Amino acid sequence: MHQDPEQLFTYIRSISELSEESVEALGGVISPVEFRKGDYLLKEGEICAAIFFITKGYCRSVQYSDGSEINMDFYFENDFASNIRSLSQRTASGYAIQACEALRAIRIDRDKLLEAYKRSPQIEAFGRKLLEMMMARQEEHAGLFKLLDAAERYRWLQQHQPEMIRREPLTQLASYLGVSRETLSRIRAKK
Amino acid sequence: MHQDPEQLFTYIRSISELSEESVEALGGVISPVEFRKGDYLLKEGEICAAIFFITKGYCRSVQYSDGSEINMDFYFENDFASNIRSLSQRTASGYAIQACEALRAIRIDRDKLLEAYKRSPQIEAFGRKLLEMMMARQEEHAGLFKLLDAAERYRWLQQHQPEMIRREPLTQLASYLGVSRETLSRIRAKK
DNA sequence: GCCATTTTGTGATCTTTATCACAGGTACAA
DNA sequence: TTGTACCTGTGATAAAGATCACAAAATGGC
Repeated sequence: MHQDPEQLFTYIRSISELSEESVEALGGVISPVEFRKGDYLLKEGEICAAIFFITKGYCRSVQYSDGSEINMDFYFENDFASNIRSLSQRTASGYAIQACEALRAIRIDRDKLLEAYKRSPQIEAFGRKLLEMMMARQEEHAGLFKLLDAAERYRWLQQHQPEMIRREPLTQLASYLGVSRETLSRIRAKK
Repeated sequence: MHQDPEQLFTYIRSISELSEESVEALGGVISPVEFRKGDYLLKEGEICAAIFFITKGYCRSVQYSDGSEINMDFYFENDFASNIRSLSQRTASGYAIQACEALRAIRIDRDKLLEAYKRSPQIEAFGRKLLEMMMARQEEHAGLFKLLDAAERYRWLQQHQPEMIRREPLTQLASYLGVSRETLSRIRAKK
């Protein structure tokens, strides 16, 4: 028996109520999945049909723009990765989600989740909570570029996402912070 | 009788199901409100307790950062304005929401909405849909600064939010686009 | 360990954008 | 109409960051 679903249930219990019946109902919605480094959880242009709860390893959302690739976000253990826009509006995704290392995750199927909402108010509440959390994360993020310069953004990351700095090579971080790798290297050099 | 609530119901019907009972239930959740130019729908540091559906006029979310103010977003007729992060986590808002002109809106009370969720699955579905829409809006937005330079962001705005360019003075737009007003003026000048 | 490959550091130069300064414009009130 | 306040345009200069080029360091197979 796979232990990863239990990690998801534990996590959900930490943010909302979850009875045994709801766990039962969620069982039909989720499935453990594995990816190798470089594999895609979601490809650019696909319609996103699931939310992934990362249990081991990490991945990135990445957008390809005239030749070069730009990292939009990173998702680590206990994060939820998805393209909510594509998921809810059933439109093609503008970016891909790709494993940066060997990755284990719990796949939460969109259609089955919508079904489960009808059967369990607790699952419904979790779904809303999930959206709120993803929204909050992005709302926090959104302001960074307008408010801070390159060095300040890096310092913000040090304080708020040290995990990212520890695990991600400089070149990838630079693309995430919206600066060239040379500039980030120089920011790091001084103090 | 105030006609603005009907504008909200019409809007909700355009994105999800809404029975007469649900309209009834929503009645207890919402209230029409008015603001004068410059009034605050939400002040910096307050805990956000409502979502505002704009029926007439427009407002902005604005963050104050060492002396100067920076426009985070603008909300026009049929937009929903709120700080979801503050609303759901009951934390102090990092920004204010302020009327740019005389404003009419429907105030959707957070606590009453949470109550209504329990009574009506349709309202619950609307709540989720609402979050999804706000999320999608922000997800689209978030990439702009990483992907585009100043001139490209302005052109993006021309295509996707012409309303904003028509109604908002250059100085305000510049702060929204994350450039100085001089730079935006020069972008406008050429072509 | 050793080589090939990838990643990071650093200087020189170029581009974009900010900042400063000031001049026209526009709106609105007395 | 005549201010007064605010908004916009434009030049000059400064600063931040990109780009190019290459060297040093780290990493991963074998």
